[in-house]
Amino acid sequence: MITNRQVQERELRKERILNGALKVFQKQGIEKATMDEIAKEADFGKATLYYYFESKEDIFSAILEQGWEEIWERIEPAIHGQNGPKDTFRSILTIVGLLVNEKRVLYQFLFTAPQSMPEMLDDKLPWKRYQNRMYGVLQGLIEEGIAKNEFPDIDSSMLLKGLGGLFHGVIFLGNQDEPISEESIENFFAQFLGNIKAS
Amino acid sequence: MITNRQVQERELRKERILNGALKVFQKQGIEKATMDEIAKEADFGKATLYYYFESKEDIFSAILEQGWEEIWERIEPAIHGQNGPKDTFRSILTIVGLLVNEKRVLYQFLFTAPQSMPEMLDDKLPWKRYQNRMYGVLQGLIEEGIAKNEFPDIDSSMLLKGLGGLFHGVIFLGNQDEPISEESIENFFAQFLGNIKAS
DNA sequence: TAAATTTTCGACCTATTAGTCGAAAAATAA
DNA sequence: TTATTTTTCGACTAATAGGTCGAAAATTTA
Repeated sequence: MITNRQVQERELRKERILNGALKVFQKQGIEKATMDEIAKEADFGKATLYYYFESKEDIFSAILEQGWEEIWERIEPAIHGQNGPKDTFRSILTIVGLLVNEKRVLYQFLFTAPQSMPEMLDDKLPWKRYQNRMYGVLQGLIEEGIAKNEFPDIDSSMLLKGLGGLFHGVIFLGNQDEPISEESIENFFAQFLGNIKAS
Repeated sequence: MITNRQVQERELRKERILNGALKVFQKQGIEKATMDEIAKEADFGKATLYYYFESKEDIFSAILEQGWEEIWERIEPAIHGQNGPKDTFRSILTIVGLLVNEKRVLYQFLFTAPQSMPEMLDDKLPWKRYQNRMYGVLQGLIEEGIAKNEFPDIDSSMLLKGLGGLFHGVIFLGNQDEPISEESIENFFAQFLGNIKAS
C-alpha cells in the first residue's frame, strides 16, 4: 500500500533530480550534463536516477514539459483576451520574456537544449505538442494581423521565424546576468512590431 | 623534394576531407559527424584523416575558417563603401544572405555547429577572429547609426543581438530547400530596419 | 519484532568514438 | 631497378557515457 506521503516524496525526489540536471546544465553546459554529473549534483547514486526516470532523455523531456506547461499556462489568458492580433502577439512575447527573467536557466535550457539533442525532436513528446501549439497560435495571430493590415504582407511563416529569432537573440544572447525589465522588453518589441506596417 | 604538384594534390585531398565532413553534417547532423563517418564519406581510411589534420577540431576549424574568410572577403567592399551606417548594415546582411543561399550547408554549419562544440569557442581560433571582427564592424555601424538617428536609441549590443537573431531566424529557420531571393532578403530587412527609427 | 516493500547504489557491461601505431602500398628519386 | 619518401589504412587503445544488476539499506506493514 502506497501512502499519499510516499507519492509526494517521490515527486520531491524527481524534482530534486530535475533540478540537479538543470544545475549541471547551468554550471557545465549541456555537453557535460551526463548522468554521472547529474547524480552527483542531486546527491543520488546514478542507478537511483534510473529508479525514477527511464532514461536520460526522459529526464530532459520532463524538464522541457514542465517549462512549456508553465509557458502555456501563463500565455493562455493573453490568447483569449480581446485584443487585436498585434497586441496579443506583443503580450505573449512580453510574458515569455518575463518568465525567462524569472527562471533563466530553465528557459535557456528550454530554447537551447533540444537542438543539441536531436533525439529529443520527436513530435510525439509532450513538450513538443505545447511548442507546436504555441507556434500555431503565434502564426495564427500573424496571419490574422496581416489580414487586418497590422503586419506587413510578408509570408507569415517567414515573419514568425524572424520574430522568433529576434526574440531569441534579445533574450538569450544578451547580458545573461542582468534580467531585462518588463519595460525594456515591451519597448524593444514595440520598437520592432510597432513600426512594422503594411507599406 | 616536394614538387608543386604534390602540394596541390595535398590541398585537394584536404579539401576532399572537408567536403566529406560537410556532407556528413548535411546528411546526418552534427552529432553523427564522427571521424569514422567523415572518413567513409571522403573515401579514406580514418587514419588518413589524421595524416592531413591534427584532430577533429582541426577539421571543423578549417571549415569554419574557410567560410568566415569568404564572408569577410565579400562584405569588405560594402564596409568600405560610402553609404550611411544603416544602408551599410543592410548591405552586409544582404550579402551574407546571398552567400548562405549559395552554400547553404556550409553556412548552416558555420552558424550552427560552434554551439554544439564548445571546445570550438576558443577566441584564439582563426575563424573566431573573423567573427569577432565582423561583429565589431556591425556593432560599430549600429552605434554610428544610433548617433546619426538612423537607429533607435536602444543599447547597441542588445540591438545587435536582436538583429542577429532576426537574421538567423529568417535565413536558417525558414524553408531550407528554397533559396530566398535577393529581393526578398532586401525587403525583409528593409521592413525591419527601414522602420526602425528613433522615436 | 519479523516479513514485505520501497529505495539506494557500487560495480559492471556495452557501445561509441577520438586518436595512435606500425607496417604495407604507392609514388618519386637515384 | 633499387632506395627513399610519401601516402594509406587495418587493427588497436583509452576514455567516456548510458544503462543494468543484484544485493544491501531503509522504511513500512503485520
